[in-house]
Amino acid sequence: MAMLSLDARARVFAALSDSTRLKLVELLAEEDELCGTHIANRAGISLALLSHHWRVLSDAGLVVKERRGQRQFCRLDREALAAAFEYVWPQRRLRSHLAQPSETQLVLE
Amino acid sequence: MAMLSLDARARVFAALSDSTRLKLVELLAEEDELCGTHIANRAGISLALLSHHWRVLSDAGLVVKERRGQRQFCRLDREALAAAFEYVWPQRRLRSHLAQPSETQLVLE
DNA sequence: TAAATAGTCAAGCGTGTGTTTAACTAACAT
DNA sequence: ATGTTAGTTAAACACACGCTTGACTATTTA
Repeated sequence: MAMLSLDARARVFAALSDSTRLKLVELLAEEDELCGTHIANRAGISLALLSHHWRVLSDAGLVVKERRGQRQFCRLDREALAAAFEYVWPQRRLRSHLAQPSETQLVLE
Repeated sequence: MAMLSLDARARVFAALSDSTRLKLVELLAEEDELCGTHIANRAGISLALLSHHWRVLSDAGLVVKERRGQRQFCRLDREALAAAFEYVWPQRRLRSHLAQPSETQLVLE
């Protein structure tokens, strides 16, 4: 798991703090990969606004973009999410010693 | 698990988006319960500033405060955190069907 | 009652952010 | 070359935010 500074963790949450961006992230969380125009249509926003928010998400390390032809495809970086969540969700660490060595298991509630 | 609107989820992440508040939350995540003066000392901020941030965290539903004598004790609401994380961390749902019925298990990576 | 501890509240300052509009670039098709 | 699709960028505006200061309230102690 990547180690993030306090500011970097705050930047991840800041990227999720706007309802428009949060919608984008939740779309990506469901769809695994989407191109820009497709995302903008589903979120109901202009391409200009998408581009702006894409940059914020990208600067936070939450998404990666890849150009293929004239389209750009975007996917969520779930590792970056997990790295930020780690610090504020300590159940994970508290109970992780119960897990088997081959894979990390979490027990929630 | 409580159901949160998109705006309510964004408000939770907005509460975590400032490095000062994130520090407060991370202190509470480790210590389980702390009084205001104690938190302010550990975070290195004034009581006035703590009070301001406390309100933001409280409005987001992330913390609960309880007055005991002249002190006010604060604890993190881990359910509220989990409710917001749920939507952007779909591995949880995707793989939860692998878990045994008695407890929910998460497999990460 | 007076004083100390524990916190709240409102005003003010500077800075940052979300959104729109309009002009610009990149890749492909005809 | 021309046009079309796909996205970027900069300017401008309104609003929100983090922080400080200073005055205020509430609870306990002397």
